[in-house]
Amino acid sequence: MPVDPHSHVPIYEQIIEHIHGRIATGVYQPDEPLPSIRALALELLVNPNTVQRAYQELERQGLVYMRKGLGVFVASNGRTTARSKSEEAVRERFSQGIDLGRSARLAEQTLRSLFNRTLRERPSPPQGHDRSSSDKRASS
Amino acid sequence: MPVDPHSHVPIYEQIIEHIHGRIATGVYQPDEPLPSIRALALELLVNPNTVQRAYQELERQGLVYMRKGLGVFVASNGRTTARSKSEEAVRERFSQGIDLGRSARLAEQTLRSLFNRTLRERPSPPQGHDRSSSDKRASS
DNA sequence: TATGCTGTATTAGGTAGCTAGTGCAGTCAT
DNA sequence: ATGACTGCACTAGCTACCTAATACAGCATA
Repeated sequence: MPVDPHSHVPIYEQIIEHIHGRIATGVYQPDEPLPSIRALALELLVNPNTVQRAYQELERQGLVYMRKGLGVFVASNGRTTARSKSEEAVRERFSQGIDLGRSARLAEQTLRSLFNRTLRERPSPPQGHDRSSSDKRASS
Repeated sequence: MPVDPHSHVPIYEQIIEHIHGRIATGVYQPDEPLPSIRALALELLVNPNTVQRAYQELERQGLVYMRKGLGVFVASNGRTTARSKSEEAVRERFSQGIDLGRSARLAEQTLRSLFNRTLRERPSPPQGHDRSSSDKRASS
């Protein structure tokens, strides 16, 4: 898992995003154990508390659950809620963009055009199928 | 001009957004003087440096120009560049949203649908015509 | 029951960013 | 030239936030 300690976005948020994506796309399956706090901390060369903070936020969002002495696991409906959270986040960005456009009195047409152009410039990559094409465990 | 000192978004950014909007929508006309740093600072009950920081950023963006001893004025092509900056900002948000959707493997169709729904929920308000319908000077 | 794993809690250090205080410098009118 | 306005520059304090250090508590297995 790639983490940039010099990024302006905090490490714990980078971890959240990464795990969130893995759950949303089915790389991590329900009730499957995630890397332990210490293990991941060791891999990323950060303090365990930083990893814990990420996991706690993911637990608060209902994507994982933590059991003392046992580990961290993907919630049974983790994938569903992860996708739902993603949609929510997407809509939030779209809303911000639209509001910005509104306050500059950009026409409806202009907004649609800007969106379509942006969408066109960011083609979706060729899709593998779930985790079968990915690594089997927390490797990278 | 409304400014919330308790907001998580910095005061100087709130000022930037506000002025930016006024220029983009033509409320402030080219070469028209903006409120002086001290005057605006007095009105908003903040330190002059905070206002200055906002104005400096606006100058860097090419929306205004500052003349020592004279004041701050709207750049001649201010409205154009303001609208262009707005479009850029809008596209930035759209990009973020799209990227988020991509990383969750949301379908193209889903993205479009989310956008359209969001657009529908945020109707553009009935439009007045430029500044004639607004206040004539920096009043609020 | 002892060892080694797991998550949890509390505290403290460090840093980046925002805001404020104060003084300098240019322009114009009287 | 003096006063009153303008923008500019430097410094310092403060606050919020992230990260780290360290110690505590539960679970499983030999």
